Amino acid sequence: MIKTPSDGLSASKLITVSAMSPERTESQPGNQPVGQRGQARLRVAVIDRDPGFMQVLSNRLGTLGCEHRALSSPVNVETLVAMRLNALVLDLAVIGPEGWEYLERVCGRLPGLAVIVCTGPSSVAQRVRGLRLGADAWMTKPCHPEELICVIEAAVRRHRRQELPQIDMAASIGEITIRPDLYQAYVGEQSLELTAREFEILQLLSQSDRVLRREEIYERVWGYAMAHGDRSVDVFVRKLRQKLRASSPSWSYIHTHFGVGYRFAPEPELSEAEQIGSDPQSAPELPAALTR
Amino acid sequence: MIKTPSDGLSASKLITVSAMSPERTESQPGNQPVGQRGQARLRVAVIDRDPGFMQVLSNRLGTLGCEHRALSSPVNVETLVAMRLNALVLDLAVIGPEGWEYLERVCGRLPGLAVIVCTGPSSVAQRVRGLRLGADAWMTKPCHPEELICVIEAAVRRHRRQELPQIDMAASIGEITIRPDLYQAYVGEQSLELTAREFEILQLLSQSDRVLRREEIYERVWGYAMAHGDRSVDVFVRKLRQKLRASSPSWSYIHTHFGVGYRFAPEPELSEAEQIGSDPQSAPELPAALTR
DNA sequence: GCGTCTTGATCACAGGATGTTTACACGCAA
DNA sequence: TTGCGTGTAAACATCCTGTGATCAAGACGC
Repeated sequence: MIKTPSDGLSASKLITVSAMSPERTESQPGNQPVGQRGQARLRVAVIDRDPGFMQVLSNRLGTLGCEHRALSSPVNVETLVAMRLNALVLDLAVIGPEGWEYLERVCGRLPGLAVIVCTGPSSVAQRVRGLRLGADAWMTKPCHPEELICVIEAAVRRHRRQELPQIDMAASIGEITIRPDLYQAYVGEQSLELTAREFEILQLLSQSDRVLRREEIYERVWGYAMAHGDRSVDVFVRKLRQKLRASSPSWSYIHTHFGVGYRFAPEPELSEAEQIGSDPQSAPELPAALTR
Repeated sequence: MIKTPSDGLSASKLITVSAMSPERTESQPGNQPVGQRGQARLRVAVIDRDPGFMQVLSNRLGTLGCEHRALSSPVNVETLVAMRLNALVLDLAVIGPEGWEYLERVCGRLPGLAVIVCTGPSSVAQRVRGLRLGADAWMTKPCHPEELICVIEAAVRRHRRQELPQIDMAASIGEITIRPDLYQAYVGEQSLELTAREFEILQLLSQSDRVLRREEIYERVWGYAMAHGDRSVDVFVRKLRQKLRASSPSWSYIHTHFGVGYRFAPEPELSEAEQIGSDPQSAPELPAALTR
């Protein structure tokens, strides 16, 4: 996939220093399980070349129950995307002259990734630059591994807040019922037959009572930044509407806000017949009036 | 180890801090168009006692368009809540022995608040403790103000998204209600049916208590400088007035300042009948008198 | 291994909504 | 009064979205 030969940064160069994952948790009380909150375990990658440092760090990360990966050279950004990381620790010195550009690309492509630059002595201007490019924190080596871990945790803590609180409870909205446990939505007993991605988008929309911009939807569902001009979200919204209409014809759920994005709100659809017969409360209940 | 950062970090590539500053306020990528994306101005509080430091920091924050507040002693946590802050910079030394407890209370009560501890020399254990208690970053004084600013920005950058409800609060002004979450304004429950751009302009105007020059409006909404002679702002103001008048006829909201720009201020409109019947104090409301 | 089916990504097109530009009328200040 | 800045309206250009179709990649059963 995706690897650009020109980079010379193929995945085959990845070196897994330690894969001591399964141990994890429940050792000492002082050990705060990082990947708690029922979330999946933290996935951390470290790009560095200092063997001693890596060793210590790996041990600590392993103890904390993080899945971690040590890389001795920068990897293709798309490879990073595929790794589905939560955090990245980066020594700019390893990357060389393109370090800044690399940092910018990574942060731009993965806005949800916690990026910690951990590098040797630097100037204020350098640190400022790194942070402006999107890094979440800057640690100066040599540093205590424990402190670095805490910085990682703090950065991830921030990022995680914006993730959806994983609610496994079924929710009924309008005529449909969303079943996160089954990754499916229903109207009564009838399944909407949503694909995985369709369901994720529906779930995201249904949990937000505001307009979501396409970029926001894309980023939260796909996990990385939306390319300019990408129409995927539109296409999925169309499919969703199609299936929703098929199963629940008298309701409309996903509303377009021109120039902004989409908003989820179940509203009874007024067919012509109903309109004629219905009460004259034609400036209806709040949510409907908010459609625009 | 700790190898000197290679060429990637060479001084030639660095943007000097001082050179950065002026650009930031003028235009260019660093400048977030305020009206767009529902971003409101940053609200920052600083608890510290170093007058010089505070002075410099205040200047920078002001230049960046942050609302900021300097506090020389710790304030009640609930007071902090009421301040609706985005970020808090804290010198633990100011608080004294119960600094840790204070930090914990603040972070616990305001998980969406970016907390930066900026204090004198400390041990690893102290920094670890601070970060574990919920701080987002730890800066050691003395530090460069610009770096601190960047750290604040980095911390807020992430927190911000989910904290939208606080920042994007609906606001009622005159008869209209502005709903950033829906990208729309209402009179009662009736939508004004603003387009995205119209809404952004209205929002920008409504957030400013002063006269805004056309160039200013254009730059903050469109995100780049206005071409000489461009009438777009005028046209949009007209459309806004039209829609405002249609939904809220007895108020006037957007006032022209000849030769300057526009100012937003809801004022009850005097119909002819009222004018005739009213007392001759016909240059009544102060704000109207300020029109020029 | 092979073909088939499902899923998701991408494209092109059309229609409509929106934003920009232009022209002219009006009003304010010198 | 003149000159310039502003209000108004409409024509025009552009962008945005809905839609259907196509294509590539993987899953699955044989």
